Amino acid sequence: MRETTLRDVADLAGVSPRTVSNVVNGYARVTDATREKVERAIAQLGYRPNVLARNLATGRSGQIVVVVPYLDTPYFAELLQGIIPAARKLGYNVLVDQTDGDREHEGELIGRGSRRFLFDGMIFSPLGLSQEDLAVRDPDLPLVVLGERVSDGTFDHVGIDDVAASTDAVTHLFSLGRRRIAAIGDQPYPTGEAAQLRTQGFRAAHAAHGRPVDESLIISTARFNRADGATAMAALLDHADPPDAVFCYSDLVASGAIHTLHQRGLRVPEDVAIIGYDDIEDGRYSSPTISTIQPDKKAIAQLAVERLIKRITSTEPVPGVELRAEHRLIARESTLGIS
Amino acid sequence: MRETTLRDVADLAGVSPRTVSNVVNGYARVTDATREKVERAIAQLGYRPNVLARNLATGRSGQIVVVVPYLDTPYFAELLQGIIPAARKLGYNVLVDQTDGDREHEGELIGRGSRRFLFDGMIFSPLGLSQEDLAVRDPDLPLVVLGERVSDGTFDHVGIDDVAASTDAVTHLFSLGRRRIAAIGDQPYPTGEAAQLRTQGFRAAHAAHGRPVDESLIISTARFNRADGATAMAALLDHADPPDAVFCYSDLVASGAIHTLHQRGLRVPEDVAIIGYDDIEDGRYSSPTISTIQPDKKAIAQLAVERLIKRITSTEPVPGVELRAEHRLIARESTLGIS
DNA sequence: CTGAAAGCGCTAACAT
DNA sequence: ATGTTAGCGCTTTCAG
Repeated sequence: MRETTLRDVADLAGVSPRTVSNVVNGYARVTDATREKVERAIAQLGYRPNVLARNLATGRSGQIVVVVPYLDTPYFAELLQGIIPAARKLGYNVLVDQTDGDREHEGELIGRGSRRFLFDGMIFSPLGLSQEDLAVRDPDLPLVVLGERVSDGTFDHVGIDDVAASTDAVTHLFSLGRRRIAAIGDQPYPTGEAAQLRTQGFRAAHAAHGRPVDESLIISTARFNRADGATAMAALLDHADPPDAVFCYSDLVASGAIHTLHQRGLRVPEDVAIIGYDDIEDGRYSSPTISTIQPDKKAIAQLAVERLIKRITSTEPVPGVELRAEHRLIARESTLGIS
Repeated sequence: MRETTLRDVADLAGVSPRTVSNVVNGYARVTDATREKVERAIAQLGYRPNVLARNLATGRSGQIVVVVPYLDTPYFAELLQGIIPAARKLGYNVLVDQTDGDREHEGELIGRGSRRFLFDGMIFSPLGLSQEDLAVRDPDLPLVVLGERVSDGTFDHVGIDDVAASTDAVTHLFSLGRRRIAAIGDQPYPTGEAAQLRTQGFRAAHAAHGRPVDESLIISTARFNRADGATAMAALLDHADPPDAVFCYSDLVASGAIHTLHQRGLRVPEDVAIIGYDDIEDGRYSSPTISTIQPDKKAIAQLAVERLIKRITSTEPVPGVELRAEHRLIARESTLGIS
């Protein structure tokens, strides 16, 4: 049994497809009498428009896609809580796609792929793709990039000032009297730009305090997960001269690091102070609660959505801009102790 | 400047659209010579198929949607880590939609909405929709429901045995010598079926141990979040005769409860033992690590995807089945203490 | 205010 | 193996 189409409705109502379309979309004025006739037919037939056909005809879908490396990273999950309502309010539905940070998959998505037509625009958080890879993107796809890449002028970029934020974090540790500060999360390779900016801030804070950086206290990790933090912390504790504080490049890393410290019977912050990054909910409830850098997620979400939709709706080419959201340091028990 | 179409390619290559389509889709055999000609034309024109047009013509999209109430619930995020690869392996792309547990939004999605055509099928985790509401669903939409609803025979349902799992959790607390056991997370209203099954298990365990249930130790919460757990635990501690153990209906609730206990200077599990539900990663790293019920998420994901795709591809109507994944009790520090 | 008809870009039945 | 062509279901220009 075939789906009922707009034409079926038109036939039953005794009007033309044009009129039915008008009624369905609230276009043009339609006589109340006609409208009612049509609506009755729609109800009777259980008609629903085929959104695919509509999209094909109009060339727009009303959907935007948010592409993230991992959906189980709380930072993204929390960011989406801002993005989704912001987009809905502006009449767009949000769908989410996970890439696993896979370079190829990411490339397909921003490239001139055929899925292009499914979405009016994309908010993209790259992981596997280097800055250069971004260049091969589809120039027709309205795009906003999240994170640490710099716009090439054809898309917008929104993030926070990672270097400054990282400097703040490490400065906080210095101000607490810590002197041997480690860093967990560096990624010294092309796609590790986010991590490298944080390392840069780590160094800047040392410089500002006239302290040399002990390179052996900078631990690289493949990702920013709990497991990475746990492993790296273990390595630091096996160091001949272990740190008295650690700057972790995410709250998940911090959570893993704290886990290892507890396993080894060490206290946080008495033995080792820990500060994270992202301000995920987890850190507000864990024991100890985790000091962190709090990016203004709502602002990031709002900016990203606004820019994207401006890009979608504008007929002129929109120049790409760099948008910077605020951040602040939130000091909690993992550095201050229990008050 | 118009997008280049299949017809443009055909013209340039001097073949018919049919042949280009064949080449693009790897259909029928095409002479190597022709194929090459076509491919050259495609490259030269930068052609990409319009997936919308294709979907409209074929009536399928190759996409399935996973609908969850909240993306920032780790349980769903972790479940998706199983669903996405399973679906990709079978040739389907996965998109995720968040409903905020909103009844209306959920209803639209499973109802005969126009978005129906965007997806070949849906894996749906309802929250705002009651068992009855499910009945108004679009009968043509291949559907697999996750969680605690029971299939009406027109869709599949996959979950674990919540009553048994909850009984196990509470029995574990009894076996540790705890006598005053509380429960956090009941939801005594139509959409709280999941919660009610857990409460049922809570009661069953009491019955099995010949212990009466103290109704004042069953705390209802609106959701299963950390904040809910924290608030409920505070209420329990203000009880004239506080519990010595708590069964929390999610690990997030457990995390919140532990937070409150620590704030009040109480020890877990010495003063109060805590067990959660879901086995999210958080609980494996927190202090103390959280005892929990571990649903076999990989199995749930795999079953859901398999059934859905069977439903999508089958021409005959597929009878709805109830699928049950395994669960097991994982005892960690929050009940056993530090060993 | 409504009708007729030409696409949107692709697939696939039918023909050769 | 490839060409022809009629749709898929909707929107929208152009008439009336």
